[in-house]
Amino acid sequence: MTRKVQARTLATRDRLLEAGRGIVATSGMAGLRTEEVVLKAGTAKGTFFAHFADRDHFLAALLAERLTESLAAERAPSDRAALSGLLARLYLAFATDADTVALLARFSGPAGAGLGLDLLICRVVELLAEGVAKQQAAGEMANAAEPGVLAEALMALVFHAAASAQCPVHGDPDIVRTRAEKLLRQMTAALLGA
Amino acid sequence: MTRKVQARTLATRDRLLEAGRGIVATSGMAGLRTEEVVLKAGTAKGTFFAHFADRDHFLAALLAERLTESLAAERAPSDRAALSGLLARLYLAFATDADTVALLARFSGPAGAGLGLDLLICRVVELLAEGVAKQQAAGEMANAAEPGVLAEALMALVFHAAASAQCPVHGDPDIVRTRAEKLLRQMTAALLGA
DNA sequence: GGCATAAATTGACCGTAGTCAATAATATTG
DNA sequence: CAATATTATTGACTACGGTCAATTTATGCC
Repeated sequence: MTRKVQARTLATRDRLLEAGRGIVATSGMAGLRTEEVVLKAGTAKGTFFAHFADRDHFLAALLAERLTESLAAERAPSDRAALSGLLARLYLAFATDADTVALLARFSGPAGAGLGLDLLICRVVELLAEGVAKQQAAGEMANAAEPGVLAEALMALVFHAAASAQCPVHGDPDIVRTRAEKLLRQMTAALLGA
Repeated sequence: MTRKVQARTLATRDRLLEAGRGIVATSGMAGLRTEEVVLKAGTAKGTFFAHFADRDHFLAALLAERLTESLAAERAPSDRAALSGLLARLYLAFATDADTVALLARFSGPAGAGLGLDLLICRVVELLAEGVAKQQAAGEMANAAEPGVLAEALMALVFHAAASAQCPVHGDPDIVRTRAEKLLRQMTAALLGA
């Protein structure tokens, strides 16, 4: 017999996430300790792992919250400029740091089911596909491929650009970023036609 | 004063890598314990971390060895079929498991300097660029973008396909793989022209 | 309400990655 | 060949993620 989810369960989960939010805000994702989370949330360590498979799943859930909120206002782009703008904002949201990139790489697909990242990425790909379809219909973009395929390819290029902007050691980070952004623009132009 | 590298240093490093190779062969990357590595190599734990920043850097070095060997025979593809073949082989090499994908995501860029993965990827991108340039010159491919940009975009699509083939939990893995391969073919076709 | 069952929570405990002050081995210099 | 400076190695130690049998709390049913 499966029973209904207890209200206390959701409350506990929320307390954990709330504690996590605060810690990430001050110490960053890398600085988050599960001990600190459960201390702040007022639960035992075991409770944490009863709610989240491991530390990374917890971080992924937090990241999903943040990204979902920051991209909530996005709509399907109806012209080329809007599409470029959306891609640029996605890149900025994904390239915040190496942890974000790693979590996206691991949990943005089916592996992240139940954490929210997968749903977010699905939604974004749909937006992109819708935008591409509109512009193909208006004759403003080549019909070389199906909108869904182009959208997924665009997503892949954004991921790649975000990943290649993470250079933890050497050199001026601004230069690395600028290169990654330029690369993204050129790659998407190659994919969508000049 | 920087002195020359001691022969003993290289020997120790080799012993560690050799031990790692054996362990990965039997237990896989996820099953590798640093304790076991240093036991097999006959060194202390501290030595391991004097040679490799952390466990993941060590695994990345091992992966770089494997991939470099398995892709050593690749040459710049001179026609479309050869290019498709190369992409398919890259996909197969990268999509072996989730650990491989994660390591590539993290260390294939500048972050992996000194481990070999970055050099490998550079070489592969150069091969792709060379192939694209040849075919553009022969009029067999659109001149929409520079070869280097197209090559990097192809690399990104291969990474994405490899990542999306990693579905650790649900469903028939063959179906997931087949979808990823189909996606890769469609995306590259969209990028390079039908 | 009272009993049985399922779900949530607890916290002592464990395994392993990673640290570091001390020591040994090698290189350089005069 | 000392004497000295660098680099490599050591292994006991720490920090932290993750486990699990025991316990508490809620739910469903009569």
